[in-house]
This record gives sequence, structure tokens and C-alpha cells, in this order.
Amino acid sequence: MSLPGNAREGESRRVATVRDVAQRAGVSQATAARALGGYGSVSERARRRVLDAASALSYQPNDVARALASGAKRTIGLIVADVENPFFAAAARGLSDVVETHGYTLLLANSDENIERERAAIEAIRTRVDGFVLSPSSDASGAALAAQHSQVVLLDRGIRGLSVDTVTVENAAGARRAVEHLLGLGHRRIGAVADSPDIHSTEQRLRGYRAALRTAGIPDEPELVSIGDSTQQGGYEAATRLLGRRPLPEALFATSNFMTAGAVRAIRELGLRLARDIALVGFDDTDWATLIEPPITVVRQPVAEMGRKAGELIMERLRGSSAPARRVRLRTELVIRRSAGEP
Amino acid sequence: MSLPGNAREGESRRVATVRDVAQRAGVSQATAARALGGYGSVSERARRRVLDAASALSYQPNDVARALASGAKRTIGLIVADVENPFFAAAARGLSDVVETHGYTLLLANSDENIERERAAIEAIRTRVDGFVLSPSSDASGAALAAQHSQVVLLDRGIRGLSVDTVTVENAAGARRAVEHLLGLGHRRIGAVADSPDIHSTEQRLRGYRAALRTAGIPDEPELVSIGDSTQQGGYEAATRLLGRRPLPEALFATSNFMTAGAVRAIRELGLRLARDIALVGFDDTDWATLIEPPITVVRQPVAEMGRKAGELIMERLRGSSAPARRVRLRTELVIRRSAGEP
DNA sequence: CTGAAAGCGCTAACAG
DNA sequence: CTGTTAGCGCTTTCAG
Repeated sequence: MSLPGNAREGESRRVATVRDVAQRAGVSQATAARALGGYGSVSERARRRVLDAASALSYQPNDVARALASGAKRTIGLIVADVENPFFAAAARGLSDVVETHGYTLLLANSDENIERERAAIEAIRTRVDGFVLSPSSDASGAALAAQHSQVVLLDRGIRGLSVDTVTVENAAGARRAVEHLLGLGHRRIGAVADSPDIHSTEQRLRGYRAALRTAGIPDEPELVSIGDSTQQGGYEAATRLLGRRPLPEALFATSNFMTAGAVRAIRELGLRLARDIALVGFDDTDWATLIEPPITVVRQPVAEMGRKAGELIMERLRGSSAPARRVRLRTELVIRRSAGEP
Repeated sequence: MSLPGNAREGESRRVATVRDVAQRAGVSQATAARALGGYGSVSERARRRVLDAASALSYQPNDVARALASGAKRTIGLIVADVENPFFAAAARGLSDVVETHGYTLLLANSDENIERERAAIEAIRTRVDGFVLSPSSDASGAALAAQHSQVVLLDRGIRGLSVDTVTVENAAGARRAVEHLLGLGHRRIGAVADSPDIHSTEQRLRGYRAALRTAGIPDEPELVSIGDSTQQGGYEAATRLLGRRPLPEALFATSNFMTAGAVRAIRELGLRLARDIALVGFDDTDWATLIEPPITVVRQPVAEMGRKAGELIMERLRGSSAPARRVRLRTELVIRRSAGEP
């Protein structure tokens, strides 16, 4: 095989177009286009000739032209807070897998958990996509903007009052379950290491946390929930603050993978021992949860499945469904390991 | 703010086009297009009228039409083995940040470390992108295909004989450094937990590993390098195999983040103690490397920087540069923690 | 089933 | 500086 370098300016020999194929096949452009595009009807004989001509010219349909003419861009925009977050990476993967099977591709953008950037990203790719999958930041304006001209499905976070397909997990129930587990192990003063409650899923998780405490008859102690940025560093800071209080909380509930990591770091740095000195349960499972000692008890969510489901929903919409908005809530699972202490 | 649902079939009110804007502004379509597109020259007076009309009609340029007419798609295709790999996620992030500043967006695809899928992905998005950034699988055919009609820059892995811009790190030197560190700590029988040597970067890292041993006068023991898939599971299996040998290797060098994670898991499961029973150094730093005890000594690579650099290179090419292919090799850094044992 | 012709919405000469 | 005129490559009526 020859290994040419990059296509240089000069040598850009024109690529074959439908017109070229038609000419070589001896049919009209329309017929060639029909055979190539797989629409309309073409006699078997004509189809053969066209297909032969096409392969002889190594014809490749121009997707941009196709999109302009037909209006179908076969592209869906994915806007997440941060692809570097394994949660979003895994969801992106699931989504990617399903849309690809339908011949769609993914346009990716990061919003950095920032509504301005989210809106900017939407504006920037709006005309190139048929639909959006997004995990909306704090307010609804981005999602509303996206929904204005495209189909949209919300991932991981809902938006009250916006009637749009949504894929989430049972955040409140999962969090509640986690805290009940802590409670069952005898812990009473349970702190929460959380990112912004403006994030819908975080808000729900905090709600579950509070519900569990309330049900157990434990008085509300607002200073036991510590808020940080949605990064490991943010989790570290929030946890450090919490662990500075006296008396020390007996247990911590972390609302996301990054918050969990930050909490572990803070606990380590303060010379505390996980489980023995302080119990921990995190929301969202991670690769490293079982690599550390003791392994971390977590609320596992079906992340890839969330992405896949979002893909199915958006594909249905693009196929023309105008069914009422669907809210898919996937179940979570408490995976008991040893960071919360043993019974 | 009103929160409408998804755009429904019927209500798709036409969006304003340049023609509409021109009409309202009372100028020709061309003038409107010029004012809107920011090219050619337009009198200040005309520009104002056009811009006013545009905002009155909330005109949004149609990028697809623009791409077809101009040939510039303002999109670059990113093809990585797997976005779920934090290495690629971080590189994607760096890349995304720079191309976005230039008004470009990213089309994402996963190749799963599989040349067929890589080629399919390239074919699938070929006509929609101006260039590709890809981390090529085993053979050169994908990269060659991409380079045929687009600009391409290779990320993380080079390809011998293909004259294309490439961003890598000093893989051999980094690996060598890691193994020398192990050697310096007194370890002699050093195993390698590696993914496929068909992957260019892995091959280089293995080369560095061997060079270090050779220099130290340690006889080559081919059965000390164990190969697995490029996943944590693959690393686990490869490491488990290695740790089944007697005498037990004294140390392990893992060629990637996933291989390192797999090695840690295998070590744990066999009841071995990191550092005490077996030393470990991994290539590529991770979030959790300092979360586990002992923290893992690693060869850190400037991952985001790699993505950014790739972005700069591709942007230069798209700007028309026809400079000879550049091979950027970023430096790595041995971050000594405690998994290799202490002096 | 097939061809002719009209766009999709924009950029890009080319005159003036 | 501005208008006119062609397309970009494909899909989509509309006749036949």
C-alpha cells in the first residue's frame, strides 16, 4: 500500500459526483441519485449500471449536500458538562453506540456546567444537528433554546415544566437508600459532600439524603451539607470543610463520583481511616472504587444504559414520533462494599 | 420564560434566510450575505440595516448551506479508540478547547482499537469534516484513508512511513526511566503488563522497558512480558498470568492507565502487597493513583496538552500550511510515589 | 420507471 | 460598494 501524506493544496482531484456517475451509467442524474440514495424506484437493470459506475468512480456521497437538500443532517449534538467526567464519557459511549447503528454521528461539546457556555454551544451547532442530547446546567434556558428548533432529550437531569424526553435515574431513592444503609450501620451524624444543588440530579440526591434522615427522626443540621464545584478538587474542599467540624460527622454521603474521590482524598489527608473513623458512601460507581482499601460502597447507576436509552428516545423522535414527553427513570443499585463499616 | 416542548412536526415555522434579511433590509441578497458573513465589503450604512433586519428576524446562518457553498465545514473528526478511556477523554477535551476557539466543532467516533471500525468511522464522516485527529489502530490503512482527502494529525501514536503531523510523548524514554527507577530500587526481575504491541505507543514503551533492562545487563526473559486487551480487564488478566509465575517477578511495569488498574487489581486479589511484595510503576497518571495506598508511581504524560497541540497542528493545516510533516514529542515525567518501594 | 427542472441556503465570481 | 448570476451536490416534485 502506498502511504501518501496529507492531501496537498494542488492535488485535490475532484471527487466523483452523482452527475459523473449518471453520465458513466448512461442514465439521468435523478435516476443515479435514486439508485445511490436508495429512495424512489429504479429498475434493477438501471440500478446495476449505476452501482457499477459508482464503484468504478469510487463515488462517495457528499453528506453535506445531502443534508442541505433533504434537511436531514443525520447528526445529533451531545452537550455535556465535561467529557472528562467518566460518567459523561460512559454515557457518551452508550449514546454513540446506538445512534451510530442508525447511521447518525455525534457532534460533541462541553458546557463546563456553565449556562452561558451551554447556550453558546447550542447556538453554535444548532443548524447542523437534527437533535440534541444534553445534560442541562442549572437553568432551563439552554434546554428551551435547543427545544426551539430541534428534538431534544435530557440526560441525567430533568427540568421542571419543560415537556421533553428525559433519562434519569432514581436519584432521590438511590440517595435515600445509601443514607439508610449508613443509618442501619449505626451512624447518626451524616454529612453530605455535594456539588451544586442547582444541578437537578444533585438536588434530588440531596432530597433523598434529607428524607432518609428525617424518617429516622434525626434533626436537620444544614451545616452538615457541604457544597463544592463539580470536580474532584471541589469535592476535596467541601469534604475538608465538613471534616473540620467538631464533633466529627460519623459518616459522609457524596453525591457524585468526583465528590466521592474528593472526599476520599480529604479523609486520607486528615489522617482519618475510612470506615473506622468515618464511613463513606458515594453516588455513582467508578473503576477505582474497588481498587482502594477499603473498597467504596456506592450507589451504582446504569450509566451506559442511560446513554443508550437517550439514543433510543432521540432516534424515535427523529423518526417522527410526537408521543407525549417521556421520563425514563432507571433504577440504581446500592453496592455494598466496606467503606461504610461493617454491621 | 415560556418553556415549550420539542419542536413538533407541524409547527416548523420557516427560519429566516439571507434572502429574507436582504428583502427586509432593502438590499440585494449578496450584500446581505456579505454583511452577515463578514466577507467582501459593505458600506457602514448597509451593514447596519442588514444587521438590524437580521436581528429583527432572529436570523441564524445555516452552517450546512455555508459548508456546501464554501467547502469549509468547520468541523474536525476525532477518532479515538475509546472515549471512556480517561486518556482519550482528556485529550479530546484539550483538542475541543482549541478547535472551538477557532470556531470549529468536533465530530466524535470510537474505533474500539479495531482497524475495521476505524476505517468505517472515517468513511462515515469523511465528507463532513475538514480534517481528522486520530489515534490510529494497529495498521496504517485508516490513517492513509483519512489522509487521502483530508488533513490529518495523529494523536498518541505515530505511523512509520506516513508523512503526517503527529503528536506523541517520549514513550521509550519515559518507559525506560520508569524501569530504571525500578532497577535503582534494587528490583531485577521486572515484568511488563502491556496491551497490544501493535499499538504504536505500547510498542515504544516496551522498547524502552527492554532497553533499560538490557543496559542494566539483565538477560531478556520474553515470558516476563504479558499482553492483554486495552481494558482494565485485559490488564488484570495479563497481570494475573504474570503473577502466577515462579519465582514471582519483583516488579511490574504497566504500559497504560488501564493496564495499571488491572495490575493493581490482580495484585490485590492475589493477596500481594504493593511495594512490599511487588513493586509497580505505571505509564500515564490517573485520578485514583493517589487515592490508593500506597499511591502509584507513574510516568505522567501531558495529556490535555497533547490534545491541544493536535488542535493547533490541524488548525494550521486547515489554514493552508503545507509545511513538512511535524512530529511533536512531548516530554513525560516520572512521578515517584510509593508503589515501587522506597530506597 | 425515468427524465427535466427546481430548489435547499449560502458563497463567490463578475460586472458595474 | 453593490447587484447579478452561477453554482456547491444532492433531493424532490412533476410530467411523461
